[in-house]
Amino acid sequence: MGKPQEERRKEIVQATMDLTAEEGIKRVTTQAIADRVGIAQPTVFRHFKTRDAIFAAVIGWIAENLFKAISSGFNPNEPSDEQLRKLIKRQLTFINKHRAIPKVLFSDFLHLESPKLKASLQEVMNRYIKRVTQILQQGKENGEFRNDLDTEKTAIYIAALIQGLVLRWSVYEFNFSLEDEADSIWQFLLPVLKSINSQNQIN
Amino acid sequence: MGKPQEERRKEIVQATMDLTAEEGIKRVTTQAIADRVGIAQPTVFRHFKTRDAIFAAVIGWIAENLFKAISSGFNPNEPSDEQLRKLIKRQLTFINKHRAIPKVLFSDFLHLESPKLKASLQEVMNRYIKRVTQILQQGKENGEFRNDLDTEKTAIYIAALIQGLVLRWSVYEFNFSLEDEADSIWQFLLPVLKSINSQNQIN
DNA sequence: TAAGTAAGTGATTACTTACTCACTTTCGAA
DNA sequence: TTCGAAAGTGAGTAAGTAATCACTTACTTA
Repeated sequence: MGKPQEERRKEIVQATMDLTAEEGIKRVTTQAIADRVGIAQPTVFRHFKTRDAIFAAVIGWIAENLFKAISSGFNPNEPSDEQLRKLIKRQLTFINKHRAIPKVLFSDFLHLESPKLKASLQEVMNRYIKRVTQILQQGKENGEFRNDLDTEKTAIYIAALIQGLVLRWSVYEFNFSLEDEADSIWQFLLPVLKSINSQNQIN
Repeated sequence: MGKPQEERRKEIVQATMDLTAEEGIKRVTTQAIADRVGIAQPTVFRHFKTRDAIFAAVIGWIAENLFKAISSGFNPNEPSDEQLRKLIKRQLTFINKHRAIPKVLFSDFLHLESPKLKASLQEVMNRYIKRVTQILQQGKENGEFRNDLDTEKTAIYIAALIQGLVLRWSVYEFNFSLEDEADSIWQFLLPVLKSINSQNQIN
């Protein structure tokens, strides 16, 4: 007999991610997955009911490991700005290692194909925003950040900035290191978080 | 006989955009397009050699009209910050009206399927960045913006922020008005562009 | 008004691909 | 050692879909 359920499932998920990174979702057929794992195509369906279920597992994997990555080495006693800087750095480092992420994120597949997947993506985003908002809030209370900071809006824009950069990374064939952008992003964000003069509005 | 070439092509492009907005790219079959236009499926191929060619035309339409939108009412004598503010506002207003844009932008279709389309997307992005960089440069020389502003990086991040927000808009089923975000984005960006104290770096 | 041409079509093809099924192999526990 | 169940498979099905083709219709113009 072959390998036990759990092991095979992981292999299939991993193979799917690898193929997605290389080829883009559309070309990841169940046949291709089977070939990569080294099993027959129908065997894939012993472990996942449908093709969509495989991608649901992929998204699950990404979500789980993304949060693991951005939470690793979290120290609540550190200054908020350091917490946030590290979070961004870790997130970019993680995504930089997994090109499947933008391919999955930017796929028409997710963008209507299956409402369940969409819902779970929304959940991941919500959770991320909440996390960043917390840090911002804490920093605001600390006095580290501007006291007129709109924490949630800011969190949303930080997330958007990163996601947009990931899109760019993908569109430009991964021709720059995401990880290396962390510092410049941080420089970009500093005035948003810390500037003292509450701003020459509109004018 | 039917309608003349040009008119039909426009109808097909329009129908494709409408369907894409409603259904996502994958479900936009040549049959669906034909039905929407009110012609037979093979007739579509009288006007476009392949299905990809239709989407190429869609991207062309988007690019053309996006630049028309962001350039409309451009006045070189206006202050740079006003120019940039209006550009962002107009861009968001335009995208807000065309839900097909995120569906096309965030499609695995583009993300490997056809290198030509990818190249043309890169070109649109380059052109956009160049435009924003110019405005930032001008504002920097004017003394309106920080004199230590990295204009190109900033332009890239502004573009990323907007694209990321468009992704969010799409993932959340268009449940907020993009256009209404323009002002808060501008508030978010102001400290980046104008802050005087050249920043409490890293610390 | 006749001819040439562009637009339009029904029928079909060629192909891809998720998924099923009946059957076999292998493992682990009793 | 036996036996039940889980993992595995070859062969096939069903459904969808881009693209082709031979043919028709109708508009334009000489």
